[in-house]
Amino acid sequence: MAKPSFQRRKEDRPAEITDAAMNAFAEKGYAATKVEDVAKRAGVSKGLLYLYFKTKEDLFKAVVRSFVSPKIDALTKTVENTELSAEAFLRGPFLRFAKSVPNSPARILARLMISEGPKHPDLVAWYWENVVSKGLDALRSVVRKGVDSGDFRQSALNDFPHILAAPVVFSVLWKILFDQHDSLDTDRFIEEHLEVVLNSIRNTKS
Amino acid sequence: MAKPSFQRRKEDRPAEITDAAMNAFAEKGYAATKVEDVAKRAGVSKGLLYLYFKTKEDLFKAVVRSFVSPKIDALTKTVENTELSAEAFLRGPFLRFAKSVPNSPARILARLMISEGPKHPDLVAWYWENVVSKGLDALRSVVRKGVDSGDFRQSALNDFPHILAAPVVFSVLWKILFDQHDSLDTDRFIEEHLEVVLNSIRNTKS
DNA sequence: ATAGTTACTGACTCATTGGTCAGTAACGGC
DNA sequence: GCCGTTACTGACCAATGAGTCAGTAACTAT
Repeated sequence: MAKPSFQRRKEDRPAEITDAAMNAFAEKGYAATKVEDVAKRAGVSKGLLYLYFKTKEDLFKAVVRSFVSPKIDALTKTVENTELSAEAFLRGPFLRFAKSVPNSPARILARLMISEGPKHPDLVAWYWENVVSKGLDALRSVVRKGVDSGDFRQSALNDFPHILAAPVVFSVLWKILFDQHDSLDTDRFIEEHLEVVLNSIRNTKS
Repeated sequence: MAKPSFQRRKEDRPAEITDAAMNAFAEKGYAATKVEDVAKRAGVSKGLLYLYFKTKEDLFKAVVRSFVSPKIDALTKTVENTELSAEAFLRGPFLRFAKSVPNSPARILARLMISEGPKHPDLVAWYWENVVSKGLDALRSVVRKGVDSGDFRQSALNDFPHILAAPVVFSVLWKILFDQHDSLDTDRFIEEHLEVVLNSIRNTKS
């Protein structure tokens, strides 16, 4: 008669737990977060958590993967299917995405990767393969498209598409550390940086 | 007759300990570093360490301050005393400094600040006041000088001198996380980025 | 020498927390 | 309803590591 004190929900647990962990890590960082806190947030006992994740480290990796995976597909699809010119693509979808990063939970992830990454080389390797190198390839192909069409001239962007990502990374770090001291308008910052870059590589002849 | 098993060296201890701590933190990060390890590296007992630093957190703050403080003076002096034009300054002293950061222990410091910063607001505040805001001011004044002399046109750099720092920050993070997967020529990267920026803001008229 | 001062030691305490496991109760099938 | 299965609980264990302190030995002054 008494209402059940818990339900069995095998399917949903992992996601609930990784969500809870994401929030906990966001507030305290990895090391300072207690597994029991994560369990409490997820409305679950510590024991159950350990049924789904072998160790705390395992949980950490699951958090990163579960958060990032969905984004990857979306990203790569947009790049492949676009009909836009290189410049239009950079000003449109790319810029939108870039501006969203510093205000999204992605910045928590960045902090986690930086602080914990060096301790988990396999996680970094996975992240590299599935996120960073793909993103870089996408940027590279956009730049090449611009060059091929004659809109862009040959430039440093060919070797260093990273340049386009630099202000995003910078914004993320700024938000993490210095935002309360000197709030940076990251949207404008990223826009202006793109403007500077385009201004520099745009082909002026013909 | 037996040689002393230790010497009393009140003066040198703090520096020896912060140095040892810097190395230890570099290898393992803050949380994973044991105070006893730091003591061992410094050739000192744990007890002595606690005579000089009240807590582990205290030690951490001392490490950051002792490392950063010397650099600040050097930096600000160079900016104030320079006779160079804005562009020459950026291509010379600034570029040299920017390129040195990703390969220096400063990148360890960056990692520490990012992972531990949010837990130590007073340290971040100090860092902001003594390092970041000063550096930013310096950049701003260089840009203004260029505009005043007619070399640069009015541009985003006026509002966002941060743009000049973005590739440095990016390089530091890259070195920390992805260098083994895809080594980035940070020297060239930072150079090319500066080139792009200059190319975009240089005044072409007259 | 010797006594006094204090820089220094390292064994100890104790709070914290990752991980375990014996037991409990929700659910499905009959 | 009852029984078997298994998702789930939470008290417990063991390790770890920050911080303490009573004692020791290096230096100093006389």
